Amino acid sequence: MSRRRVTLADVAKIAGVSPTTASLVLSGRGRELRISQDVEQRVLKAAAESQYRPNIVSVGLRTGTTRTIGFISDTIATSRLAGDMIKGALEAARERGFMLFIGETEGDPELERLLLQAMHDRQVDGIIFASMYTRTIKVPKGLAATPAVLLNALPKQPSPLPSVIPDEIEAGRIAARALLDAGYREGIHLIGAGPARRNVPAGGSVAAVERLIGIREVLAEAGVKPASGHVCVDWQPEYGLAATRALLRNERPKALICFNDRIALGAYQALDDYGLKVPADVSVVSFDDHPIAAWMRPQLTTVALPHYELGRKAVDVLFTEIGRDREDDGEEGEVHRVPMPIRLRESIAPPGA
Amino acid sequence: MSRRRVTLADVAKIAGVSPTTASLVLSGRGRELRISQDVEQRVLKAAAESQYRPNIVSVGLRTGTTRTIGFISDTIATSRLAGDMIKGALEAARERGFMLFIGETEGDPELERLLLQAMHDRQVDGIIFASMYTRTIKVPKGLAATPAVLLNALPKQPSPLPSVIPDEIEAGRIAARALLDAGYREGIHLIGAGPARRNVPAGGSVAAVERLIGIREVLAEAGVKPASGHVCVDWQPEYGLAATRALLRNERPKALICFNDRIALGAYQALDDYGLKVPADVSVVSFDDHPIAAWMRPQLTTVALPHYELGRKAVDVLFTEIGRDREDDGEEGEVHRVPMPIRLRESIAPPGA
DNA sequence: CAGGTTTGCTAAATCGGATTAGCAGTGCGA
DNA sequence: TCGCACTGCTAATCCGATTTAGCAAACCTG
Repeated sequence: MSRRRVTLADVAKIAGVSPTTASLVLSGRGRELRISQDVEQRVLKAAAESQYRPNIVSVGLRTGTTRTIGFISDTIATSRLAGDMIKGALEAARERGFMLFIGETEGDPELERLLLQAMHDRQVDGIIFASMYTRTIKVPKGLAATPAVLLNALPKQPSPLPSVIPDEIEAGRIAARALLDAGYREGIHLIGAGPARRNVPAGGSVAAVERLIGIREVLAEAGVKPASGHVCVDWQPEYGLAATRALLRNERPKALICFNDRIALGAYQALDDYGLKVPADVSVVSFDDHPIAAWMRPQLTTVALPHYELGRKAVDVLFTEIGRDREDDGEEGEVHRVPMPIRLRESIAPPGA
Repeated sequence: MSRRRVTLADVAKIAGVSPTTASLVLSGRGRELRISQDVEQRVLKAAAESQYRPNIVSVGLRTGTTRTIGFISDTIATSRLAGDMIKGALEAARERGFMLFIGETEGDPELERLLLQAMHDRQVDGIIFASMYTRTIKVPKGLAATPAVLLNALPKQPSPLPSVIPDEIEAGRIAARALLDAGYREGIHLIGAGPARRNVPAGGSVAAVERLIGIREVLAEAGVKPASGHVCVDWQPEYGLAATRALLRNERPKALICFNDRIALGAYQALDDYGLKVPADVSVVSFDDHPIAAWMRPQLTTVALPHYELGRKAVDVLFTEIGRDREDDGEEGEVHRVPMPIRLRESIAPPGA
């Protein structure tokens, strides 16, 4: 049934030429090295008819390039979002004929080391080092041995590695603008972080800090102050529920900016408990575009994390790194920000609508 | 900065022996081939001190084994669940020193062919061919060229490939038993499929068919008939909502068996519309253990898809395939069923509680 | 003490390509 | 007719390991 793979030597034999010639023709260097049309055609024909495919392992040994990149992340299973990031990377890689190794560290530095080693042992051409939520990370030693890109992460210490992250500041601006555009000038409350810059949950989440900056900037420009802000220690529904309930005990908000969709889910529940309708009584805008955002009723308007695009972009940046001469010191440690698009759905309405 | 990798030749030189000897010692065949203790120690020391690591690409060329397996699926991004499957496979593979290539076909046969090719070009030791929801698939030609396993999928035509799937029939039994155990004997309605065996959505979903079989079996044993069944064309919240509303127009159900959690989400909304409380007025049990199941209020009792375990099991089975001699014709096309555990939460209460 | 065995190690081939150096054969000018 | 350039192809080496075949020295054994 199964037979040996066709090798270059087989093709050469069929075409009646040396393996050298066959290699030359198939690598497209035939013209340059003066192989005759006749021979070229014979080789091409032999290769096609025998369904020859070069053994990438062999090529890898000789040339040191395996057409493979490593994708290391802290967790892939935590959120569905991660999948889109991998998917974007996967497709961008495939378009260039590259495959992806994936690995998960669970945040364990030892595992991190092992995985990097395993990938280097397999001679990957480059590595994408990803975090599943945007944050600052300690760049592991040995990551710089091959071209590498930080995805959804920024280096804690200055580093020559480029990074690709969502443009969270602009996302904050967009969310705030959505409420301003709807006509809100007061009664805007923040659930998840704020109201002041320093009011962010611990843990180095970039999202909290940057979303808040963008929100505050746009509101300030319009002469608006957030009516209140509520830090959620963990951005889960139950914390959003608790924070919103606390708020509702004292106030009747006009609009909520929830720092992510899970918080918004909790906020919806709290508003429902108090008999308040979204968006008639309270408008809500959020971040992430988690799948539940489209399932919630009314559907949630949210500024989307562009996971798919992040994955693609990381591959693009990695390829420019691979293409770059070692030691050519172009722009180092460049940060690429990927725009976050707003998904306009049903949770914002003009005040008093 | 970066230096060449340490090779076996380097180690041999440091230890003052031939590469052959070094290879023998490091592959553990030193004893067998009568290498002296002294030389063995010298080689081991040299390897350790120089931090030698074998180049897997080279080994791959020589031995044809790359310590790598390919994981091909139709989609990875569709559901968070997929992540757990990959995670399980990843961990099981890592435990054996294997890495995973991943690829996505989007259900496109041409892409499927290309990916398979790309993996063979890279000399993978085996392939896991996965579907993101359990169904029957056409086994692609060329999959059998290396050891392979079907994950979450059954072959449409008889095939020698083993498969690993969740035990959906038993899951159906478990769900039905949960309601019987709570004391229900009537007013049990099915949302998503049923009531008769043939009432399943089109598309070859194994889940619908098998869950229904298990449910009907257990109910029948207890002398209970489902009060009604409602096929949902697509198992999304809006269909669950519509089906449950339709049901509520005519009846007051005691308990619902929803065929998955997204349908249950819709059912919750419909019950809420009619002012019915879960579980006081209506108990609900469901399948999948999608993340939203724990976020819904009250939290949903559901029979979990064991994605993580499925991934692990697939790797286990793949390794026995790899270990098997070609043509030893053991049990062929064996189907491995992974148990689905029930997550008891808040959506079931005794009748009239 | 010749002949056989055992011990302990190494030379060389191999995997499947890429690449460098170079070798015949032809044509052309002087 | 010799020398040189050019054309068109190939031999040989290399990448980094594994593996087979075998060699030299020491050790019996009768």
